[in-house]
Amino acid sequence: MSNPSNIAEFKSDSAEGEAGDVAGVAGKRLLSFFDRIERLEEEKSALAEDIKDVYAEAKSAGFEVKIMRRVMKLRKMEVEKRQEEDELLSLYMSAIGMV
Amino acid sequence: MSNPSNIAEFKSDSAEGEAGDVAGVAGKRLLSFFDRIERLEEEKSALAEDIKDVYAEAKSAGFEVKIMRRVMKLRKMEVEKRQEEDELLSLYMSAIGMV
Amino acid sequence: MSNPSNIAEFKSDSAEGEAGDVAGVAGKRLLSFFDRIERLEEEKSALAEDIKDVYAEAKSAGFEVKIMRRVMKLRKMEVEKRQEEDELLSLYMSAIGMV
Amino acid sequence: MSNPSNIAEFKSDSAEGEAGDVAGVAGKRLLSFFDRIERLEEEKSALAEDIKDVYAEAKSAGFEVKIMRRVMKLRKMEVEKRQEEDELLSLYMSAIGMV
DNA sequence: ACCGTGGTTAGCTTTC
DNA sequence: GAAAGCTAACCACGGT
Repeated sequence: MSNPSNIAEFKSDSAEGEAGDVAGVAGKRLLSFFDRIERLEEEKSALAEDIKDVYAEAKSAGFEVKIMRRVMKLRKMEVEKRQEEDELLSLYMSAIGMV
Repeated sequence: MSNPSNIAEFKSDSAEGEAGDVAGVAGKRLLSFFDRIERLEEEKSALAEDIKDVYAEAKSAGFEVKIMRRVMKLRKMEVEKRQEEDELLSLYMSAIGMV
Repeated sequence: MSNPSNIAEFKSDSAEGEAGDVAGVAGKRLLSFFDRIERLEEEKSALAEDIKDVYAEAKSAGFEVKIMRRVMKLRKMEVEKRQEEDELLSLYMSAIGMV
Repeated sequence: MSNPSNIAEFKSDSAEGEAGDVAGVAGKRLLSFFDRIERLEEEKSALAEDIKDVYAEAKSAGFEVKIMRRVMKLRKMEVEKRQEEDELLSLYMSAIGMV
């Protein structure tokens, strides 16, 4: 079985290849989803690699990766906290009719 | 820089802004790393969102997300297995001197 | 026990030793868990040692540990891939009502 | 290729199956190592499972797994610390001739 | 003796 | 709210 994912076999056992074949059409649709997802995940992995590279570069510049990760975590928490606060503020504003 | 940690520079708040200011320069460098990482992580998160969206779209097209995730996982495992096989082969080759 | 944490019991140092003492009973139960875990982890560490020993023995018999580890990894990946395939098949079967 | 690990093929391209065949003997030895390691790793995994089960049991008894893990870590550190101290003591003893 | 790599474990997110 | 899958931190091993 040369197809890397053996998926196609499960979709239809008859009438493959016809235009308008329900299973075939669904299969194409499904494959398209798979390809889109795979593509996106590859990009995501590539970004993860890039991030690792930046940390590596920082490390070779003499910084401590472990601590840098902590800092990034804090930064993120602060951003989220800020967002929370903004949402809370909006809530108050609308509560008192300040649109 | 022989000191394993560049933390010390952050304790110095004097003499900032001068050209050649060691702490300031290191700090700028570090900030630049942080910004790059933050940017990359934002893109990564965006991609994760995109992936979720595709699954949602597939779901509303009548496909089962649970199965789709399994398929994607299997696809990934197949790719990794192949890579591992290639690496092992390379390792053998170099081990027996076939460069 | 509705309190999400059983920590509170340990702050109580009064009335210990009585039959039916809530804190004491929970404490005994907890200690029993700890002991069981500790025992299991010791056995696990012993096995890790054994594995190291086998690699060492293989090395002194002239085999390359690095390659051997790769082989073991590949073996493991193959087993996992097969399991994943089986699970995916089961999922398909139940999805199309073939129980 | 039906052999799950494709290893055998790399060991000898000739004269397989003879008693005293160097490559074949080495191969058998190697396979024996692999089997021993695999066996040990299975046992190790089984123990890891057991540990997980105990934590699950503790959880359903109302204890917090996260905290329990911390406690186990501390316990382990104490054991190791104690061992360190004992070794240091032995060192002192032998240093002052108290065998 | 240190560094880099790989494996293990814990925490987090997301799903059901 | 529990369970699972994913991600990131930690740790230990092997190589240099």
